[in-house]
Amino acid sequence: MELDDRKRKILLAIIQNYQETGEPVGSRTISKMDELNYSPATIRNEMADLEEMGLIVQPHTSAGRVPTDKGYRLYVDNLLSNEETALATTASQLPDQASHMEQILSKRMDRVEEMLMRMAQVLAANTQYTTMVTGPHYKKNKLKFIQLSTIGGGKVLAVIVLNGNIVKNNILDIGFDLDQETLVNLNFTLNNNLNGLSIEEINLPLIAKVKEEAGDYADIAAKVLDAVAGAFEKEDSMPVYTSGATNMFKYPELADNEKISDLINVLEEKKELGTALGHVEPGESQQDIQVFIGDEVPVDSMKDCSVVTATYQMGDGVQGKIGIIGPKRMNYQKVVDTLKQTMSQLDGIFKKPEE
Amino acid sequence: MELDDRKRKILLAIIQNYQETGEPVGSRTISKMDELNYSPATIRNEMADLEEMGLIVQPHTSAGRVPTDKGYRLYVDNLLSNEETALATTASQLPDQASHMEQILSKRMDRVEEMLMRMAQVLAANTQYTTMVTGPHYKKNKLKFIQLSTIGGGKVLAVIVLNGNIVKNNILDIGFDLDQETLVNLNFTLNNNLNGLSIEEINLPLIAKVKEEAGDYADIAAKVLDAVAGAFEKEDSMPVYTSGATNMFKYPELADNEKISDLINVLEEKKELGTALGHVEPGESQQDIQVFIGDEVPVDSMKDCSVVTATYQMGDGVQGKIGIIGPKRMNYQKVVDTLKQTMSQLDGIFKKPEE
DNA sequence: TGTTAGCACTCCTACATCTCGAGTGCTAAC
DNA sequence: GTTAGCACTCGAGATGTAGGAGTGCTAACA
Repeated sequence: MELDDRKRKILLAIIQNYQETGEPVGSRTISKMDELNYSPATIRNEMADLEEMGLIVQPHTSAGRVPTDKGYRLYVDNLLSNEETALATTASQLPDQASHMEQILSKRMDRVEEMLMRMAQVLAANTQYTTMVTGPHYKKNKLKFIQLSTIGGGKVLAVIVLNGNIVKNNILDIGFDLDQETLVNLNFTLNNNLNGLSIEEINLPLIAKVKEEAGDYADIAAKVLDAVAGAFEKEDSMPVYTSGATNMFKYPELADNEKISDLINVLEEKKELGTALGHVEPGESQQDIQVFIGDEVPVDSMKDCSVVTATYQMGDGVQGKIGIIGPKRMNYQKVVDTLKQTMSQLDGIFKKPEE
Repeated sequence: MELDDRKRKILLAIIQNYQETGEPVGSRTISKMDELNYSPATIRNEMADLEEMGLIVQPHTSAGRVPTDKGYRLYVDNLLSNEETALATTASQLPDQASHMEQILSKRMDRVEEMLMRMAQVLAANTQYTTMVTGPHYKKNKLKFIQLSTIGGGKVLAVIVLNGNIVKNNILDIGFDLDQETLVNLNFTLNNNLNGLSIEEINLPLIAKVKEEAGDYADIAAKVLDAVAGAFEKEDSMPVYTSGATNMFKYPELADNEKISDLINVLEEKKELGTALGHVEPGESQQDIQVFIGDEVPVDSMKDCSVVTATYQMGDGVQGKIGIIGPKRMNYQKVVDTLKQTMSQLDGIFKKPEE
């Protein structure tokens, strides 16, 4: 069977109406719309066809119709393919939100984490869905710089800076206070040997060499190297920020106690979220927006949800993901537009002053 | 009316039974217990008295009895006053949990935050309630040490260390790369003037002096001072870690959609939690355990809950709070014991190697 | 005087029954 | 191809009923 123009319009009408009400939509409702001025009977015939095609279903006999995953997929694919319309609506529909986001982002807080957290919050407030933002994540990061300082009490502060100006602190307990000269020497030795290297390049021979050069302070060098390894490792396990978890409660189809408990659990754990949704595909570029509908979502407890993700980039190859999690009947149009807008704003901010 | 021994026993029995079942407990249930081998009628008489005293209520006629806030308060006060019994039961009741916590804590992770997060998780898992841990918090903290390093790209890394080895990083964009000598001079000037001072002590005359000594680099010094102010401020707004939010769903009296949504919202926001529960009273010492029951909880959405908090101390006056949030019928005995245990373990860990 | 058995009473819960309305599919007419 | 009409289905909500748990009260008992 072919999906002619009228059927497509009816499908769209069903999707939009269901989006707003959350109730199955019947033939009468559609027949009352201006663009589809046919009798309910006619609509019913078309709806029977759409059901046969697997695009809509009725939850039970004598109920209205609800879009299936397949129906949403068709709608979303269509949505993503003609961008012009999308962007046109954006400008007129979301001006206040846009400016609000602009404000948040333009502050350019020194701490990226904080900015991402705020971004998650603003997105959640704007869309009324749940949001997830993974921290910036380096593929094959390199050591930029090490700085040791003594801070008294037999302790040394090791500041480790990775490319992209990711800074990690470590306090090492060495049992005695180093004098300035030794400190300078150690700093030199470490930086001279290690700067610019990735974790794989710091191998056993190199470690031996560093230790040898450190002389009496070989064990301190060893501790620093441990800290370096820890810094890389920590950077590998990217943080995940979430916001708007309670927005889930707004959608009755998700607000079932057991379901929502599982959902919030996943949000709280964050790990699974990060690995399942935060993974950036090799070929993926910015502005690439991915939509997962229902069963397509790679997280078990979200099989009743849809997730829209976008990849952001911060120059230097640092990148992360933003995800918006909502009911399957989410406003894909708005979510996609909002994400696109956010991406381009982020882009503007990161690109300009960063390089 | 006087609360004689038998009445006290009956109240205790009601509290314990209600704790386990969550259902109002009737006279027959109590009469079947070994220690209270009276007929249901007798128990009923006593229960009527207890109700008159405001210690228990029946949700509706012909229902069993449920403890009131006042009843719990009596029980809890009694619980906290005779500690010996409490500690005796601890040892026998919670051996596995104790050792698990011991493991977590004894690892002594370098990053305190991470340890606190883990602690929240373990406590939530052990108690089956929701937990909240505020990050360590300084009253009147002092600047210990500043370290500037150039990291290329016209940027400077300013590492600011506060007492208690709290480390804050700031990347300052100064537009050009400093040479080593200037860097050393700047570091000297800053540390020489500022170390050991609290935020209030860094006043305008001092700032002027620092800027003057910095000479051509006065604006860099100004940026560093801003960063220092930021570090103190950030330290003032303590972080809050939560865990086990979904444990709430286990208790039907809380699992109502609207209530639980509000609850989770507060947990997500964290700010209110921190200010309301995380505030440490001046005279408060470690091992001080506070119990808030129902309306006593200073957070609106938790009026159906009870919260037990404990203050931990990390030497040097750094301190924070641990809170356990559960239904009013929570197992106070277990929660208080677990907290006491955790406190003393934390104590052992922080005290020994820290000073 | 304290304890207990007995009994009438209350009220919640669960279950079955019923009605109503929304929506359908089908058929026949336009 | 479209529409009106009609019988049918099903869920949601209202109503009614039975059962059970628990109570308070009274009177009898030790």
